[in-house]
Amino acid sequence: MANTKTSRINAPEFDLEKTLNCGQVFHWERRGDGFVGAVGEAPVYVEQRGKRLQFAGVSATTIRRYFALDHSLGLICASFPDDPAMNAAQEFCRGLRIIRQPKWECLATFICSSMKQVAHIRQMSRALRERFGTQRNVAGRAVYTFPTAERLARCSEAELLKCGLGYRARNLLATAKRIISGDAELEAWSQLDDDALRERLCDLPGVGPKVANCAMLFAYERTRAFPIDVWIARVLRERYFARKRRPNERRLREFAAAHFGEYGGYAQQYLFHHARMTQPRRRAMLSRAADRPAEP
DNA sequence: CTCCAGGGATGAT
DNA sequence: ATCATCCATGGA
Repeated sequence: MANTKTSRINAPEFDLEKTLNCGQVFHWERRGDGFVGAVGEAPVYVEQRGKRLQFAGVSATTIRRYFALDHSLGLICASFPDDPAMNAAQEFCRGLRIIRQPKWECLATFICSSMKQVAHIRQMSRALRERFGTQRNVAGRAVYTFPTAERLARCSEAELLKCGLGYRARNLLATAKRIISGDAELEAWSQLDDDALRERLCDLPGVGPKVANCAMLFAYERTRAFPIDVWIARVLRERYFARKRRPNERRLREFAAAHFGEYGGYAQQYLFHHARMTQPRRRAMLSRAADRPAEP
């Protein structure tokens, strides 16, 4: 009967549901009033009760670290630019924290994220965990850890394809092999500065600027890292550029770095989550294609 | 059915 | 250097 002991800690300025469902981590699942998932190798049940967190499976220290309860959201939000889009997102995302994820599982998950909706990334993550991870139990529920690079490197591409990875299977496998060869030392790279770290990450198969920035933000505590996906690109173009400007990718990157600053990663995640959660429905948006210039 | 998704690698301008 | 195309899969 391991992992049944329940503990409680204070967690002010924290929103567990937004933190777990904002698209930074993909494996936590609702169980009753809380969520079950894994923090590294440990199975965890966690539930928010007002300003307190009730949990089982790991120590309070681990919970505080994983959920970044030491981050000062007051300081972070005070650093945001004062503009309508940012203010709305900040209000909507109150209590959302950028968590500290294990490096390999974060990088591997975002290698799988390319051209995939959040719902499907969750599905791929679950498939990889259930097939190749280790089953553990907490609060009467089975939880699967994310498979190590060693384990995935032993998989065939066909096995990964069965997890629904598509063309991402080859990249994930190749990166896993780079890691077990000792050629890519994810932990040691913590010592590098932002630019050097990004360069190393982008050298891995299936990792470009966007995925590298996600790993940097969600696993390396690089709060300046500003991942630009289709949602954020849309928000930036619609809310920060004049209609006809059509900034290219480089222009967007430069603007984001200059405008959002030290905690740009937090700003980005707030803008991302707010945009996704307030998007009316798919139909309303598609009609926007009507304002395309008319053919002669 | 069609459209698109937390992009990246590759080859053509 | 920038731009276009293809990649595999499934949710909406």
